[in-house]
Amino acid sequence: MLKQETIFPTDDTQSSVAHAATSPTNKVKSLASEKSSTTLADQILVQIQTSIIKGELPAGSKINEQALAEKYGISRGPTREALQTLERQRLVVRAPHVGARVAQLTVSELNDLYQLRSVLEGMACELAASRITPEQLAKLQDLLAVQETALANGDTYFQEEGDVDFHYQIIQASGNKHLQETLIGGLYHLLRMYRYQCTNKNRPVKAIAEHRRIVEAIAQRDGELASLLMRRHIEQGRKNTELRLIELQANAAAKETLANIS
Amino acid sequence: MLKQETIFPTDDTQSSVAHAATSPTNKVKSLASEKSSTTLADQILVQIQTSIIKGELPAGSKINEQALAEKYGISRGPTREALQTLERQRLVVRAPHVGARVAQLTVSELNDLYQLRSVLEGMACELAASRITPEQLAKLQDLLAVQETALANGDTYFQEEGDVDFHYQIIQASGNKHLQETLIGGLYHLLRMYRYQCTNKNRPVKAIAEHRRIVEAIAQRDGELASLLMRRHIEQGRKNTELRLIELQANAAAKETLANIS
DNA sequence: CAATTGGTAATTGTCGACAATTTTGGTGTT
DNA sequence: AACACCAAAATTGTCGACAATTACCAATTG
Repeated sequence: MLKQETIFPTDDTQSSVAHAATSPTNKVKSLASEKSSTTLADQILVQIQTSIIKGELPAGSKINEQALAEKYGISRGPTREALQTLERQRLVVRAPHVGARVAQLTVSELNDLYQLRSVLEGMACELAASRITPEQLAKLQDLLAVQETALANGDTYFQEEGDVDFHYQIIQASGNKHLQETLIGGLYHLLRMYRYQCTNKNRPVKAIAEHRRIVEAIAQRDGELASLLMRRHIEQGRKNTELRLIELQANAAAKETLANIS
Repeated sequence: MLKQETIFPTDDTQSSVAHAATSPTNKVKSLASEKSSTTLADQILVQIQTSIIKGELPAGSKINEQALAEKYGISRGPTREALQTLERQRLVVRAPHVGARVAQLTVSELNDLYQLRSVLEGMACELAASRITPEQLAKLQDLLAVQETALANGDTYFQEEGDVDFHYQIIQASGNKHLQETLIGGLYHLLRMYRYQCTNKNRPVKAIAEHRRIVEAIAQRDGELASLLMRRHIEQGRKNTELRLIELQANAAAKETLANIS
């Protein structure tokens, strides 16, 4: 049976990411938009997404259409469509007559991805600094405040989603539709996958301080500074993720050779 | 000058220079594979692509799945998949339970698109300047030479495809997989649509001179300069296309009101 | 023993039919 | 004439079955 399991309590990002922005103006979507039954493909898309991001479907593993369809109690049609959407989101790689695999996490791809992201979010900051509306800015500052108090209380639960939201809102504030689509529809899911599986728990402390400086720069309409700070911020994240990924893969390799010996 | 022998495909770094002779059906291929399309969806994808780019399917018009399927003598399954791929390429916009429309060309979207493209291709230039291989550089210079002689002979026929190839090769030389996928798999088709329908015939003369300077900068490993020149080059193209688009839409609006009167 | 070959099983691609939803067109009311 | 409402038609979403292609594995051969 198909159940609507909400992993995160208030997940605006998930739903808004799934079908991008039909809103005429670039206004951030309100929470709790319960357009529950749109299409089967969209529904299971979100579930497969989280399965991949969390590693329940391991990176590099093969995906069987029939098995997936049966798991969610639907037919292969919607499943195939979801897989194609996942391909657009870089979470899945498909080959004709061969099938789909979960994207493989490699160091070189990680660097490519972050390099691209850095440039794009730098651009987003520059645009946001000149175009952000008072409402958007207020919302951004609100989010920052919430995160800071949460951090002060030692509550790290919302950190991951919170960070996504932060970047998400700035991207929205950029007002460039194609930039938004490229980042949110294309790159962001893979990014979340890397970060989920290579997360570093004590990074948020510094990250939020960096967030604050970025917001301040945007509030002062200093796009150049905001862009610089953002690129630096992302570079920090890259380094962090890269280290964790390397050690992750070292572990996997060790386990591999161990298995070969026995 | 370093001359390179063959224009024909020797490795998988694309090669659609020479055979753009007669009005071709398959032009831009998917990124990594160059083998014949083994799936129906892939085959009609290319055909629908060119139909859209050429305006045979008018911008903004509704697309009927059944009609499309019948037109190509296949069923709706592969048709739907092709449409989804076209959505990824920004040539089509789909809404659940409503259907697909050909992307609408608007001035603001054009500017968004070119702004994004400018940043991305600037990045490609910077990377290419430091990573391009001697073979790739030779190939690029060859292409430039071919275009220059063609231009000298007053042969403007290859210009459009030639320009695409030029940018394509630089993007390839960047070596960043995600950048390549974003530009070629995501943005470039829509770009071609704009340019096809808003083309300006005497632009190529200057464009090729700009190409030359960009190649020289890359050859000298001056990424910063190459990036600057590329961004300027693209800005020129944007202005040009914007003007043509505005006048195109003015015509359309005039025709509209005329129809309303009668 | 490695590599190849052949056949079989598993998986993906395609189709036609049916169900769910939206769009259309007409009817009546204000 | 404008608006709301309802039934019919058209269109999209979903399903199960079949065809085409690839993956697997055993037997064979050098």
